[in-house]
Amino acid sequence: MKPFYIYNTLSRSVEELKPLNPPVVTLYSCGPTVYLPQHLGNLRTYISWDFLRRTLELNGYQVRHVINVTDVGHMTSDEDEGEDKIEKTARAEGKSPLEVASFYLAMFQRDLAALNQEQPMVWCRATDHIGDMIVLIERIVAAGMAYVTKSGVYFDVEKYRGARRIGKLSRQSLDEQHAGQRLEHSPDKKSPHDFALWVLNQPHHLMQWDSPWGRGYPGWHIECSAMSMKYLGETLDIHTGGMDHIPIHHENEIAQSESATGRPFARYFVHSAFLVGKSGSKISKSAGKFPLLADVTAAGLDPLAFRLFCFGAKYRSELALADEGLRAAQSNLDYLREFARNLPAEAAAATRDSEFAEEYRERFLEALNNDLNTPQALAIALELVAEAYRRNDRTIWNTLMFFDRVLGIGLEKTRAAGQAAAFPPDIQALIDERAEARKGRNFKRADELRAILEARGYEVKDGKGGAATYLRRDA
RNA sequence: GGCGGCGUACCCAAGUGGCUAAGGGAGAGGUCUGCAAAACCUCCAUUCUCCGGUUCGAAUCCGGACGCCGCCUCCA
Repeated sequence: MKPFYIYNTLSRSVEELKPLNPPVVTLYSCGPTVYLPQHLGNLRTYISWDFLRRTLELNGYQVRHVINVTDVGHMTSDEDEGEDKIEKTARAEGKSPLEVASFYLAMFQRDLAALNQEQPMVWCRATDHIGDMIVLIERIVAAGMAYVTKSGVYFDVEKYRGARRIGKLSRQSLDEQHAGQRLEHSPDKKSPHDFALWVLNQPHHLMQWDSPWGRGYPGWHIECSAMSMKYLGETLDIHTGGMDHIPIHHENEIAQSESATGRPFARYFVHSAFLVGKSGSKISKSAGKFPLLADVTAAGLDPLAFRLFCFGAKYRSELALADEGLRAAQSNLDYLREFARNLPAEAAAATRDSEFAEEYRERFLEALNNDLNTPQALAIALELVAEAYRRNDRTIWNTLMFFDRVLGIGLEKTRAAGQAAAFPPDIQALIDERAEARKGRNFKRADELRAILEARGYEVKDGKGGAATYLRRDA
């Protein structure tokens, strides 16, 4: 097995991955809050984790991937008070919080499917794991790292600071954080840094559960600790999330998890950079208007063009969303598909590729194993195809299939669709008429028919001696 | 106030001490073609925001300036 290197926020350096129990790798991805559609920035993050997972699988690892969904607990204002964002949407749309969450979760999952994301082993929702969270909070309380007040159960950051280190990830000392400077915090908290494990006495909150401390609901961070440990064990290999989770969410997850178990929580923390707008500013839900996958398809682009667009930049670099960039990705997609469609049967059936392809295969894997350098990997894939055209030797299909295990653009499907070219009768009639016209050198009519076919979503390509191919665009 | 990141051609984007600064898109020219498309070939940054420094050698390291952005409240 070749070494796989990944940037670990814990050490701030690229490290070789050494899973706890190889060949299994446990991977937990911090999921989104489902009260609005997930924008392209959110989707980029999950596609990055899909690249990570597929690369690990390409290396022979068995990945146990869990993605959670936050369907309770986010405040609009203070960390402990105020209205839950899901509840806010629920009130606005006249639905129950669970209906809102289910609706946007389904939309999120549809988007990921359209982007050819592999299904995680487990999708877990916070509201299905309240019991697990309560058990974990009890362990933290028993460890003496939390205290109970009338407004909730809080994690005692000061006490934890004495025992271990906080600021492992953000490299910020507590004094530097100025927590509570911009917002009021609960007077019950011993320190503004303390965060809620369980919130009590918020009668207006719609989602409430019974607990040993009274009726209430869980704090935000506890769900990830509880669910990741439940499905992946007390120490997981890789924990992923957006950059924005480094200073608060993941810091707190580590603190509460390690307080409960006394063991390291995650061996590798991997964080992704943002998709940004044209001014370089972050695309975020709270900013009001934000681009969706539906906008990409409405612009006539394939969802997989967005996937390739993301593949074209490193997960740790900000990526600027630009129309020209998306169109470039669509061109790459068309280029690869075109090759797959027109692949001669004998080239597809070959069990061994031509020798020159071998070097590309190695370079591709090497690029990915170097902290997921997807843009380099993409360049290598495109170069291989160009090289095949140049040599007029297309026996590279096995290598392309190898690439597609991470690229995830479904080239096999494209090729199969190219083989089975059965057209609807009306389309076939137009094709036949066009063949006749060309045969009779009636090019004016032939061009008209080409325009009609193209308008119906077919691609028309003429070859020598009256040959022509017709393809559905979306195949 | 603190912490962090970024600035590579018209656009997106690799490269982080040493072969000619990846790759794609756009653009220009060409081959092929009834035309168009696709594909292929050629061209397209003596230079990496700017100014100093270290070094035999820097886009890459150090210092400074300018510009853009993120986080410290929920956010991928």
